[in-house]
Amino acid sequence: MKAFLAAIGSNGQSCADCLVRPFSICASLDKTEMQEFERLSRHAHFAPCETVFAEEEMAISFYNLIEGVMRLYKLLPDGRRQIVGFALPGDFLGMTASGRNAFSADAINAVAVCRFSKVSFQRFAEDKPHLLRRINEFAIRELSQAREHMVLLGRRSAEEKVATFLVSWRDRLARQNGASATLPLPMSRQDIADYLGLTIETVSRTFTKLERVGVIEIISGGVRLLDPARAEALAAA
Amino acid sequence: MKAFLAAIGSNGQSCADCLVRPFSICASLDKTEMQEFERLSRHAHFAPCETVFAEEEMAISFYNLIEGVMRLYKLLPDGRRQIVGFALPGDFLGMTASGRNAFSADAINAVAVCRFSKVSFQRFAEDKPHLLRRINEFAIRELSQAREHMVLLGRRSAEEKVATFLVSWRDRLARQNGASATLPLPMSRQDIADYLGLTIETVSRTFTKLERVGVIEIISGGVRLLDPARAEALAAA
DNA sequence: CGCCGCGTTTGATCTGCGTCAATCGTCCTG
DNA sequence: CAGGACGATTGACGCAGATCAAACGCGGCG
Repeated sequence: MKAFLAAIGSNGQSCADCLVRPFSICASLDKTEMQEFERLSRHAHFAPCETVFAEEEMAISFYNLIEGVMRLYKLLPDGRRQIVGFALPGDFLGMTASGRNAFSADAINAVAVCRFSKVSFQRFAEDKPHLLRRINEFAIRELSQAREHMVLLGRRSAEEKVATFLVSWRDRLARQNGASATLPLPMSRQDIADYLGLTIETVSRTFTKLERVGVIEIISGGVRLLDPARAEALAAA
Repeated sequence: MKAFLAAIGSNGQSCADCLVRPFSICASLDKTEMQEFERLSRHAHFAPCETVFAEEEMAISFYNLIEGVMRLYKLLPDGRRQIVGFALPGDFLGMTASGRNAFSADAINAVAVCRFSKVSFQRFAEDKPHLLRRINEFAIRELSQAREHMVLLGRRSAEEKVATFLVSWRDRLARQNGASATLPLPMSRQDIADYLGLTIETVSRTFTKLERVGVIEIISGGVRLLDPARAEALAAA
């Protein structure tokens, strides 16, 4: 299962053999642009639970996630946490309106990123409308996900939340690895709870319930989707 | 109060005397671009509760809201509604990742918009990186609002939700009209409930409670913020 | 191998908010 | 001015999910 997730992404030294390129903003660059772009980037690695950047700190870099999974979250002053998304290989991080990060990001498992200084990135992107448009597309896609998630947080029951999470997580993984009934869940139950606006106990109980009715099987490090149709039905209604 | 809200925006015929221009994407255009741009746009008006566009229908236009307030929402198949935002004059609508609208939008009060066909808009924007960047900024600002709202929906109590809503609604209006303790609330209690992930009864009770403790006074068509500091405290914690 | 630590599961109980229902207030209209 | 329509408020009650607490299971390590 670990090997399965690790297979997404690339440890290749150069952009030329980067496995996530077709999913990343880099797909909009031609060969010579790519070579120039490559010189602006530095690879960085993060161990599980290490923080890549924190909310409110000055955002001086952009990141392309190339390997691993990250949690993106905001904290309330009293410690309540809302995870606003999980980042997968190909995702582009670091866009802000204010110059400061709008959320914190840390590694869930071993993570590798391409990091770019914002100033050099912006100089590079300045006269490349195709790159700007691609970045814009990414922002709009994230917006649409964010709004979908608002519906989930505001209007769905615990069971619907969990089912929706499993189905859309499967779909996201499928886009990179192809479909599979076996879903790795590298994040903890607490992470899932904070993503869905629930408590860890409710998430755990709901998993158990879904298992009891034969929709999923809980396995080490993830779940197996035994009855995807049922899961989708629970997610939709 | 109605006159107050109506004062935002402009019925001017031409972009030259458009009051919302500094708040809109148009602020990035110079005079000659503005003139060319003007020829692409058509004004349109909508009565209260009229639908401007609906989720899932093909999105063939962009809109600049120039007057009035709109509710932006998504529906679940069974009719549950989540309002994902309220649009104010200056807001730019119609960006989609898929070609179909990600949400529905209708007028809350009398609304005026500038409408652009996407094809002509895109042709116009093609070689104008400053406009693309401005649009990108708008998308990123909305993303940041969306994430803030996720925290509210997932992790805040009813009282915190209502207080946060009042404070941030005040701040948004203040950006255009200057600060005021008197808050027009053109949307219904049901709209507020669907925005905050609550029921209409809970919203009503919470308003009453906030009035009883002297934080607000409920007036026709809105509220008066008697104790902004208390309200902010309730919103933050 | 046995002990420990930590994430997860399960159980018992509580409560904030939803649900259902009645009443109120304001505006509109005949 | 009476009657009705509609949105907002208030009250009584129930429940989904939170809280509190205990037990489980598995991997790491002495």
